[in-house]
Amino acid sequence: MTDEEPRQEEGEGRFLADYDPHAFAPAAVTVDVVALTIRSGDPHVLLTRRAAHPQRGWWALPGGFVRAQDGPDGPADPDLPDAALRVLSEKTLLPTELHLEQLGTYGARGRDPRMRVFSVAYMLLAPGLPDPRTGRDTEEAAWVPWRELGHGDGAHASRELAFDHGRVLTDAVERARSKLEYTALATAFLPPAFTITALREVYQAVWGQPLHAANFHRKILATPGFVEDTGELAERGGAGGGRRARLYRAGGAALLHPPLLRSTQSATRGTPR
Amino acid sequence: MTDEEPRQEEGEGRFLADYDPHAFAPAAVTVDVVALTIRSGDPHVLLTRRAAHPQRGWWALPGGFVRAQDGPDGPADPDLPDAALRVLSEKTLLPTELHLEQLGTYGARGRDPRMRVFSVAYMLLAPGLPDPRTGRDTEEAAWVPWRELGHGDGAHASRELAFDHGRVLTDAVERARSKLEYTALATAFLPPAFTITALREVYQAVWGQPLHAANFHRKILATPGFVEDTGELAERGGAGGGRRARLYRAGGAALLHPPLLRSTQSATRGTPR
DNA sequence: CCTAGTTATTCTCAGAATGAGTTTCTCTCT
DNA sequence: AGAGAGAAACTCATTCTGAGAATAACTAGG
Repeated sequence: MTDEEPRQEEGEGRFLADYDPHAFAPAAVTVDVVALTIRSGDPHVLLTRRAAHPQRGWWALPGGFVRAQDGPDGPADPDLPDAALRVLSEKTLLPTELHLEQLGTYGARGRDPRMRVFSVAYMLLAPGLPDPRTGRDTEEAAWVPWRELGHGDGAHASRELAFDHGRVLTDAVERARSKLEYTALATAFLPPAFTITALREVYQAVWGQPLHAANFHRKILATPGFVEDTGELAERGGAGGGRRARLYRAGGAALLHPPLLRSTQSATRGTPR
Repeated sequence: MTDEEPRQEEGEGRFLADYDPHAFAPAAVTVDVVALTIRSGDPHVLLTRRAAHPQRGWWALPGGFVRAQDGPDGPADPDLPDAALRVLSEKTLLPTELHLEQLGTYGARGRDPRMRVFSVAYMLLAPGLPDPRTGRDTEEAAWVPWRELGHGDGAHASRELAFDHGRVLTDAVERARSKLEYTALATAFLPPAFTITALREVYQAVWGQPLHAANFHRKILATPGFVEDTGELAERGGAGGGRRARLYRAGGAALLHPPLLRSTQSATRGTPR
């Protein structure tokens, strides 16, 4: 139920005047954000240690209550993405370029002992985010590599998350992996200008598998709208020399046709490595 | 914020006892369902005419408030999918086989004039659903073909929906179209046993474009885990005779490797026919 | 029974895309 | 200048596609 273009109809005005919102049973809406970035070749996720009850002391995704109305804590969040960014901005500096996408909403009864809570999960991708603001409200925050959370390839999490955040993270990882195949999402992990090699490293980091450099290069350039040549060259050709790479920017296409599939091997993915 | 396995920690018990859920500003959570089925070769969506304010008299997606707690209206919905099915079961008979999937949550301020409303949208796919229960509470309900709502191919909606339901429907259609490429979702529109031709007709109906029958056949059988041969044959070969088609059932695979892409034409989709 | 019409399934074949290597270009460093 | 490194281009056998033709299995009507 929504209202993009409120229309008055006879009777609707009086109906609204009589309406008591408090007649409803209390329910709260929260946002939780899976913020992903790639640091030195490995995907990392932002986690915070909970300072408040419940589940105090546990590591969790950054999150918080959506401000439904203006109140003592501050003005209402105009929309859900605003709430996600607000919550996240308390933990880390937000970049100018970012990709924010809704993952899903979780609302099983009993998820939170206080009251019925509906939690909207978001995934944020951004290039090279800095270290989190820590120490604030004694809440610790840190970038944690996927592999430490059981998303490297093996399936064992060495660190358990609070609430059902482990599940949310798993969904986010799978979403990111599969969206890399069919969309130009990978560029969200990179600065405005990047090399094909940098783009390949994003794919390798997220998919956790090596890619054939030459074929990747060919495929990227053959996919219309994925990248555009800037005409510039990268500053240096790496540590030990080497040809300077051409710089590209993200093309207009959001969807890749044809897609960039993970090797057919991964379909038969039983024991990778 | 969620709680899959509630853990008591010192201090947490007293904290919960002191907690007043009503201290929060009121917000409501609703579910809206995009129920899709294919009737005589065309995709249809279930719509209802709103009997209550706001937007009384407009056509809208079936939806309603999630029951957060047990109350006079009935017991609480254990989870969001339960709420979606409950809301839908008031409009139509639910089949035993169905696919229910969350689309997303919409929560912009001002969507509903009564209060802050967060609406979780679901998409339901099912084979040959019957005519809706109509007349109940004077609420009208009907299966409406996509094309009448501007999703045939042209971009003009001949019927405007209430709230932002037009947007939700657009998202659902796009989701269904693209999931047909990468997943075995198409079988959700079909009964347990079906022919390759029936499967192709689902693709054609949803994508709105004809497919080469022979190549489709080859591709389906070459995609591991998509369909399994039942060994049976279809009853009759159609009206004017013809070879009896082999019957298949859905295979175990959820994801298709390799995917079944819409023709490369559709990438350059400017004026499809 | 025989034949035309219909639908399902299989074949053929040329063009495009893919996986694995190899080669050529440009840099840096010594 | 020469070696080493990294980017980009080229080669080639294999596989995948799009289009169309051929074959199989039925129905309905003489």
